[in-house]
Amino acid sequence: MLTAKQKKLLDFINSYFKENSIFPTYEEMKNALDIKSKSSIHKLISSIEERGFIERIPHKARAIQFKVNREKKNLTKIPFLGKIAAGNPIEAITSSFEQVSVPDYLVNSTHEHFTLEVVGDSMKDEGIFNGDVVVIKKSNNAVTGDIVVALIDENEVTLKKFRSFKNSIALEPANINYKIRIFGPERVRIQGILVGLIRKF
Amino acid sequence: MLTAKQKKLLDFINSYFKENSIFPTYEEMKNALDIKSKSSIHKLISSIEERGFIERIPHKARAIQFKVNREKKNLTKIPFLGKIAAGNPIEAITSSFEQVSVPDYLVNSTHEHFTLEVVGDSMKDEGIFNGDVVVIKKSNNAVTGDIVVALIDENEVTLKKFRSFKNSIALEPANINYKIRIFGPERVRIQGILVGLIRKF
DNA sequence: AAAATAAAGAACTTATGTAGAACATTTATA
DNA sequence: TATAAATGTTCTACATAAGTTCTTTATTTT
Repeated sequence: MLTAKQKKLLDFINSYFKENSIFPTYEEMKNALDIKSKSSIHKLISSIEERGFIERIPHKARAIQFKVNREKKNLTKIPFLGKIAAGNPIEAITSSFEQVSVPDYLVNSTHEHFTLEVVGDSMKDEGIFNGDVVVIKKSNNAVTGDIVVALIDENEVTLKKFRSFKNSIALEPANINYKIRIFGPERVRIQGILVGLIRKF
Repeated sequence: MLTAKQKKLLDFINSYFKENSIFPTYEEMKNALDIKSKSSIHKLISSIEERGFIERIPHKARAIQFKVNREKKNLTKIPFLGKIAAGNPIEAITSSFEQVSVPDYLVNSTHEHFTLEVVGDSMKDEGIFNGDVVVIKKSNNAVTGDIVVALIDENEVTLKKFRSFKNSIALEPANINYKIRIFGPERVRIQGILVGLIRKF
């Protein structure tokens, strides 16, 4: 995205700002990069601005600013639907007013998503721990290997690894202390597929 | 965004306000910055206002106000510093322009943060897997039990559980297949503490 | 070697900071 | 309420700092 020189200058601006809490003048940048002319800096700055990394107020001194919102938002708010615990039916997966921000690279604009807080350690060998927030993509079907939110007998919701057989569905925990459970297909309704996880330490 | 003088004045206003809970008069600012004329202060104040850092009520005494950015973002961008793998020194923890969005509830506005991609499974029993992105709060010290980014002998960076003894530091993996390593305090430099984790499935 | 690009240098324009005095407005108080 | 004191504003003037533009010179690329 940037040339070597541009990158070098941007790095300098960054470290200068970190140190001084103000932005450098062209003269200072010129000296820092060992360039002989302010006009060269001017050109570099212009191209960095053109590429959207900084903004300037023309003609003003030290009036550079890092650009924050480059096009994308990088953030999505999706509903938080509560806790998911083996044995507890979840409140119907519908609308909720509690929203959670998740980085947009965890979700997919073509699907609906929601989040749940994990209760219990039945998936710990997959690195899914009690208290983690999982990001779920809404879906009614899954393929073997997916980790899914499944509704069993219309009243129990659980997060498990999905395995599909001819006439049955297996929901596998990732913890030696829990048993694999096998159901007839009519007893299991897939609610969504795990696509992300957020943990706060 | 501000010039040196403007910054100096703004800093003074800030500290004055912290101490006195009211804003200074032009006369006080003039003396504080060792300037001879109120009109100079007036100009400085005007430019600071122009750049959006403060607001004034014209003609009123001490009627300065800090302008707040009221827009809540729920999201923070922090630098992504690359991969962290046992045995590989990380590129110096400095400026980087690769940024990652993380939900703001994972970070703390009073500290600097960065992210790393985890390589390897040495922390798998803590639910930290290969490929996970960890959010690290910059810090030079840790307490026993923290999961830290540690720099060993100035060249190897690793993510491990920190344990401090009288004359040594233990870095504990969370995986039976890896050994606890013990170092003299001078060999280990803490770079940050794990505060969050993001995983994409 | 020609063309394209980057850098340098000089000249120029605008911004910033300073000062002092006069003036206007607000606030305190006699 | 009238007046004084405090505070903020405007003006002029000047010096310096900073940013911009243009032309020339070097360097790199084709």
